[in-house]
Amino acid sequence: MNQIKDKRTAILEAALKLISENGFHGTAMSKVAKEAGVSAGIIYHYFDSKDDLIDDLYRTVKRKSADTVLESYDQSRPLRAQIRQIWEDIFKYCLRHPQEVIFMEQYSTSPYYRAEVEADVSQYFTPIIACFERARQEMIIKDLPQSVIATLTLNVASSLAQKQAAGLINLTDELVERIIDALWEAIRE
Amino acid sequence: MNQIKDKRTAILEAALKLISENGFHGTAMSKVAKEAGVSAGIIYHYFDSKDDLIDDLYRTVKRKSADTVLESYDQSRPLRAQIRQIWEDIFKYCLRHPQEVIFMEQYSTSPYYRAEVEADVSQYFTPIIACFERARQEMIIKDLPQSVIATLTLNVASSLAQKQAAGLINLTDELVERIIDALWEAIRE
Amino acid sequence: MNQIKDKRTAILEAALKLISENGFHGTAMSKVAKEAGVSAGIIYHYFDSKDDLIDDLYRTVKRKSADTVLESYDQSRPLRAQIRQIWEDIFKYCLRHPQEVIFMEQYSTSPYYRAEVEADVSQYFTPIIACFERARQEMIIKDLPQSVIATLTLNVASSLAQKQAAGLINLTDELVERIIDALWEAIRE
Amino acid sequence: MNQIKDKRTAILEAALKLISENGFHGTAMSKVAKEAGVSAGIIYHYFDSKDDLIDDLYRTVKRKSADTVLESYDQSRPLRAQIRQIWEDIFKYCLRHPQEVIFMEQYSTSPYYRAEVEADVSQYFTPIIACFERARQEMIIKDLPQSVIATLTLNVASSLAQKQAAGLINLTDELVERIIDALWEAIRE
DNA sequence: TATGAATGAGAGTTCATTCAT
DNA sequence: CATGAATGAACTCTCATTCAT
Repeated sequence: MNQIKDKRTAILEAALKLISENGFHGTAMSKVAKEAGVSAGIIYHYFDSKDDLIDDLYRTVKRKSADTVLESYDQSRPLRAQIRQIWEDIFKYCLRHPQEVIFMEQYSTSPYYRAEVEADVSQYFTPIIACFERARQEMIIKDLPQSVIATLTLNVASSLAQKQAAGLINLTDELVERIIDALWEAIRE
Repeated sequence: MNQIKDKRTAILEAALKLISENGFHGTAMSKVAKEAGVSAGIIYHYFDSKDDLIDDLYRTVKRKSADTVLESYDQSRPLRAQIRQIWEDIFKYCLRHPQEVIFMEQYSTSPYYRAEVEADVSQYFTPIIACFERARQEMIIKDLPQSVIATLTLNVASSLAQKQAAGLINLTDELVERIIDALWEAIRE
Repeated sequence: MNQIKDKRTAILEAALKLISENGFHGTAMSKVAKEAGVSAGIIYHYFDSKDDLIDDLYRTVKRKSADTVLESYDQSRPLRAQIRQIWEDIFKYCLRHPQEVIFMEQYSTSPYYRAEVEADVSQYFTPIIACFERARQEMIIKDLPQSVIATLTLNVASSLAQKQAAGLINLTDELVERIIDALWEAIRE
Repeated sequence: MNQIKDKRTAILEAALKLISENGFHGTAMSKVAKEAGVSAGIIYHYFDSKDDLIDDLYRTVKRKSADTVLESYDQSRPLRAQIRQIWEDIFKYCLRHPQEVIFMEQYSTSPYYRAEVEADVSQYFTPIIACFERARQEMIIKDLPQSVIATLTLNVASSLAQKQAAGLINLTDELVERIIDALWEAIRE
């Protein structure tokens, strides 16, 4: 039972590594199998197709990223502190998981990305969305659509993390703090 | 001579349309040829390879987007007005050119994207970069790296335009103004 | 012991059903296992290979069909009556066992079919062959090779049963009688 | 233009040869290509898929067989002579084209065979069907369904030709004549 | 006996690219 | 310049068969 999970996980991890390096097209199933140390055929025991594997990987990565970010989420603190904490954790996650960031960006700008998948995945982030929603209702932050807030949160962080991975920027802790300050100014009422 | 340009342009336009709809992998050269109304072979008269075509398309789209944005750029106005104008024009361009936005996002998150290409392409945006640089020096805006400014400018606009294209948000002129206000609060000193 | 026979039989029955519906190529061993309610591996305990299973199925079906036809065979009746009886029973069998007919037709027109198999299988029909042989010697029927008689007997019946299964003809008892009359006219001296 | 036809024809002929020898499953597209002296990919320029190739081959073989049989068909002769002539030509065709016979038998007992295909193909034999129909109306032959007549005509001939190809019988001209005599006795009024 | 995860060879098919015309 | 038939390597996926449990 544990071994099953391990093999499935090994396949997902191999796919993540190779896709983040070589893209969807550049990642042949046979290479995923080789990287995962399994036979080519067994992948189809766990996944229906390459597309299914990629969709599953996206959901898995998204869930794990949400779990990681939410780990230190403390609803008892003041809202502003909550928001800062979320941002810090998102930045931390993105900077520590460049492969995941690259993969998620590739996925969400590709034809794989569909409303159906997004609907499922956004549920993982419900507490975060709720936090910003409360802040909006309490008029701590501006009355902007969730999508805008999300863009200023996830997209900005992952875009910057991507640039960091590409060596175009050096995101020190201090710089991240200043970026978070700037984002706060953007959304504060 | 004009016909040459036309045929070359037709190929690029066909590639843009198909890639924005079906991705790189889902866009076969034969389909590009068919969409462009030319033979499959002739593409290789104008481009060395599929990769070369895609690289060329990226540079072309980037240049045209820069040209469009810079069209109404007026260096004689106050810096803050210049920045607002740039943002408005970028949003306008992104919202009016969803295919281009989708393609650029796909490209810049794919293995096609290389530092070398980015270096070339960033030159098209020299006046914009210079504008923000002046604002920084005059301490009108915060002392943040260009990459951060660029993220809050191009990435935010194209991410939002993508969401608009996907029907996830309705970016009215008024909302765009409020987003620009927020962005200004983010970077102002 | 009984269970063994049951499992082996279940496999053969599953194979018969699936092959008659989907052909040899369309019938994966894993599907046979599923249909039979056994594991994929156990099939190889009873049969050496897929080919061996199919060969065995052919022999089994052939033997059972011969047994069924010969059940009511009465050597004490006049030869002409014996022949009519045989034909009636063959038609009856074919019309009642469309899966078997379809499978046998597929098998005997495929590369599986070899002289070696046919030699074994034809033994099941020895009494029938002997009956026609006696009729030939007694000059009740024409002096035609056994193969021709067999064609006018088995092939005609199974071809017509196949057409019945495909809905191309409606073989009522009365029509079968008239066909048997016609066949009798064909071979009578 | 001629070359196109030649290459397409070469593929069909290679498929016919290999399928008649090794069956559908035993005939890989790559082997068809090799046998035809073309590349593997070009087959898909002429045919949508392996199934499409096989369907096309069936229709082609059926049409050519009908054309060959109908070549010497003379509607001005007496009906009985017409029928004998048809039978003789069918036997002649089957005995001279064992590959075609084996292929057609395989096809018509396989899941490839569908009512839709049969409907198309039966049109090639319209004159023959009409001939038997006239004979039936003029009460020269028994009042049996077309399917029965067809079975006694095509199926008997191809079954016997298959046995000849397998070396199970030696169909001399004289024997064929006697079989035709027998068939005539079967259907004559 | 029995399971079913695992293997890996090989299938059908696609498509970037070439080249005779 | 232009065509599109042709190539063949590489891909995704299947499945007969094996074997640790």
